[in-house]
Order: sequence, then C-alpha cells, then structure tokens
Amino acid sequence: MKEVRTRFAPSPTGYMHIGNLRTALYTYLIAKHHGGKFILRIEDTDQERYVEGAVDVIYKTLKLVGLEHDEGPDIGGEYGPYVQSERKEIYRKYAEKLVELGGAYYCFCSKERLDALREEAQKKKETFKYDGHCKSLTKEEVKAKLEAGEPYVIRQRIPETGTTTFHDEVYGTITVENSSLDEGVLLKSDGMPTYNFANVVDDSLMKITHVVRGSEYLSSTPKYNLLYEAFGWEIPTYIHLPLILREDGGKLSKRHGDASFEDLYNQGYLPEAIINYIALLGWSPGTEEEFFTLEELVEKFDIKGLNKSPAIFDINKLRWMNGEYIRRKTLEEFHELALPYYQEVITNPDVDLLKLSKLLHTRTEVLDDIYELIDFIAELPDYDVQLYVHKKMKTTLENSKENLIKAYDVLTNLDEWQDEAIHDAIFKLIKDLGIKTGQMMWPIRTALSGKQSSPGGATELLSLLGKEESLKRIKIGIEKLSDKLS
RNA sequence: GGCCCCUUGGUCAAGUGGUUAAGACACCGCCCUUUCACGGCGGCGACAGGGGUUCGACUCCCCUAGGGGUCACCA
Repeated sequence: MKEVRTRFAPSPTGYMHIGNLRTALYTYLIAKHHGGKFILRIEDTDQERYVEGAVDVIYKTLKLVGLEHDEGPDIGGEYGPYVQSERKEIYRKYAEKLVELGGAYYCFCSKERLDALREEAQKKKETFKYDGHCKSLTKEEVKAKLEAGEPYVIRQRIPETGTTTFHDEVYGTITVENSSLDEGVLLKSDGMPTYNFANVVDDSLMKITHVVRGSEYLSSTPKYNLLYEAFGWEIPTYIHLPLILREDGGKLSKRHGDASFEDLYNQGYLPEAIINYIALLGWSPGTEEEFFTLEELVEKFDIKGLNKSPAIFDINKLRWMNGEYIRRKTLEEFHELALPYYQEVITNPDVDLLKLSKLLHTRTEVLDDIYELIDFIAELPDYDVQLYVHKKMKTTLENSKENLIKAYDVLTNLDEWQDEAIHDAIFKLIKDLGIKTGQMMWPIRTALSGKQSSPGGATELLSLLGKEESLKRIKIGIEKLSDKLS
C-alpha cells in the first residue's frame, strides 16, 4: 500500500475555530495512524481576505496542540511551495491545459452581466447557474478577445446530462445530476485560482491520498471528481466530517463570536484537554474510555468510528474535562500554571502560594476560575452581614458576634501560626464553649472571606491569610455585626 | 426554494434484527464535611412521526416532519 498523505489546508483568516482544529486533528490522526505524512498547505488565494499575521496563528495553534506537520511552508518538502499564492503559475498552466482537454473554457462575461443573471434567477426563485454564454465561443473568437486584452476567467465545463457519483468514507456513495451543477469559475480574472480548482490541482500534485474536510464540501465534491476525471488523475479517498454546531444549532463562525482555539486557550483551557474533547465530537472509539493523549488517539483513531450527524459544541463538557485534566496534574504542575494568576492579584507576602494551590487544585476547572477563587485574598469584599446567618450551621448574628470575639482572643494569643496549632486552638475553644462546630467555623470563615463560599474552610483560610490579616478581618467582622445589632 | 446530508435523553455518544437501549457531561437527591469543591452512592431522562419488510424492528425500505449544509471571480 502506498504511503498515506493527508493535508490540512486552512485559509489564513487569523481565526481557528474548533471545527477547523478538529479537522486538523482528524486529518493528522488519519495520516499518523497509518504511519503517513501530514502536510500543511496555506490556501490564500483570496487576496481580499488576507489577514496580517494569520499564518502565524495557524503555526502557533498547531504547535500548541502538538499537531506537527511533515511538510509545509515553514519547513518545506518535496511538493512545495505550500502556499497557494506562490503557485499561481502552476494553476494557470493547468487551467489552460484543462481548456485544451475540454474540461474548461474561457469566459468573458462581465460582472454586470452575471449580476443581472443572478438577479433574474432570484426573481424567478431559481437557483443561479451560469448560462453558458461563453461556452460556444470559437477558438478564434477566444483568441481575438484574449489578444484584445479582455479580462476573462476560466470556467469548468460540466456535461449537461448524466450523473456524477463519488464515494465518501463516512457518507457513502452519493450521486447527483450533472444538470444541477454550476459551471463555476476555476481561474479568477486576477489570475488566482478559486478554491474549487486549487484544491484539486494541489491535492493531486502533492500526492494527497486522503482528502479530509468538513461536510460543507460534500455538495461540491462531484465537481471535483469531474475535474480529476478530466485531467485523468486518480481520485483520492474522501473523508467528509460532520460539522460542529453552535449551542443553538448554527454553524460555528467568527461572525457569531464563537470561541476560537485561541480564545479558549487564553481563558485557561489546556490544549490537551481541548484536543481530547474535540476528538470525541463526531468520533467514538467504541469503548467507554474518554481520556486520550494525542499518542493514544493516533493509535486508536479509526474512520469507522466517525459519526455522520453534526455535533453541538458543549462548552460545559469541555469545562468538566479541562477540570479533570487539571486535577490529574501533580500539585507542582498545577502550581506552576496558577502562579501567574496569583502574582497578578495577591500582594500580601504572608500568603503561602503553594498552600493556596493545594486548595485550588480541585476547585479549578478553567485557569481563569482562579481570579474569582482568590479575589477575596487580595481584598476583603464589602459583604452583607446576613452572610453570617446560616441555618444549617445554626448561626445567628448574635452568636456569630460572640464566637468571633472569643475566637479573636484565642487567636491573638496563639503564637504558633501553623495549621495544626490553629485547628487545635479553635476546637478546644469550641469544646470549652460547648457549641456546635459550625457555629464557630462558619462565622470565622465568613469574616475571613466575606463570601458565600471559599476555597477552604476557616482553618485553611486562617493559615493562608496569616495571623495579622486574619485578626484584622475578624475584627472587621465583629464591628460589622456590632453595628448591625446595635 | 433546488440539490445534498443528518435524526437514540438538554448535550456528546454506544448500539448494526431478538439488549432490563450502555457510558459521559449537565441536572436532582443522599453521604463525606467547618462553606465550596473533590470523592462516593443513587435518581431523572431517549430510539422524531407514520407506513411497510419480518416470527420479531432503534437497527432494513418508503413517506412525512424537523435540523443542517450548499447554491460567489469565499474557502
């Protein structure tokens, strides 16, 4: 069997949404599973959509998630160049050859004429199809127009009758009427090819064996087949992927502000978690496992597990999975990830950051959660005293105040500010007073955090904030309660 | 609208003629517990509808409905 070669061919829009990323992933997996090559090609034939720095976004993303390509613009390869705008002459040559072969023809129709045609079709509620106006131009007429310097495009010639059939690995065999196919532009008047032409030429020239792309290309695939046939080229194996949809069922797009890989990454989603999650959107290993490294995916990936129906991107599950990835890291690894967040907001030098990481490790699903988790450490929020009242803890404004005062005394006299010592001192106090644990712990925790919930209980927070800050906050709590009660 | 594709719980998703129709997320409850989280246990919840085929359909066929894609000198 010949070497499997797949390609990921994004257009540089500066935005890689997760649908694109998943296509890249599957494309990579298919190649690597068979020990083949994964090629990166930049499809920048639309000069108007050129975005500065967009190619770098692609490199950066692929690198972050570990999808290393074997050939591409940055590393070269046997079949370069790998940027379509640099292959302009190649397309022209093949377009002209296709005209000779009878698979295409020159078209000199103006934009105005085309627009009028389109408008007319719309009025009659018909699908627009080029009317073949220039199809019957004689060789001489074409030559004359060309020599006169008239702008032109090259269009694909499609049989008026018959059907075209292609086979897709996931969708099966699909047949369409040739009469339903539009004779689209292959070579634009600026000399650049359209995607429809460039992808076929490049895939063939670059010896791509498996064409992997989103199912939005399913409806134009018959035209590509006709092109391959006209050139006498071998038709690749098609693998169309089901789309990933937004929560509301629409297609993912930049316009709708759908999260790109970059957005997710910046919010603190881990690349490996993102990859793992999207691998499972549209594909199933057929087992109950759901945690996979890239290497494992390479090993387990099988086209047979691909789904036909579109999948909705569920940020909720990604969140959970990301949290799972975080929890599976060692404390030290997590600490390293969290440190930059701490440094952004925490100025109190008494705070033991490693201890903080211990508390946040199981409470962080996405790194950005850390901000909200630690905000109270930097500054005690201006909380409502009603926070002290907790039914289950059996606390009231009155007993909270009393217990806080008692705790303040005990803690003030505590010299050894260590977890165990703090814990023992408070529990001794609770025992001496004969009250319920929560009646002491809840007020302390509340005074320390000023929040309904906090990462860690009273003991942890006392230890974390340090003696000085802790006493300060308890005092504030006592004052707040006194004010309210007076 | 034409053409193409899709249809198992809110979401992902196993299932390929005979199953109590898995599992995961979310949600709910309980346990653990000094809040929250983690963890443990349990619960809710689905084969879009209608016709066939068959001894028997989630599984095969047809129709309807719903959803999606595509109809550019964008990819």
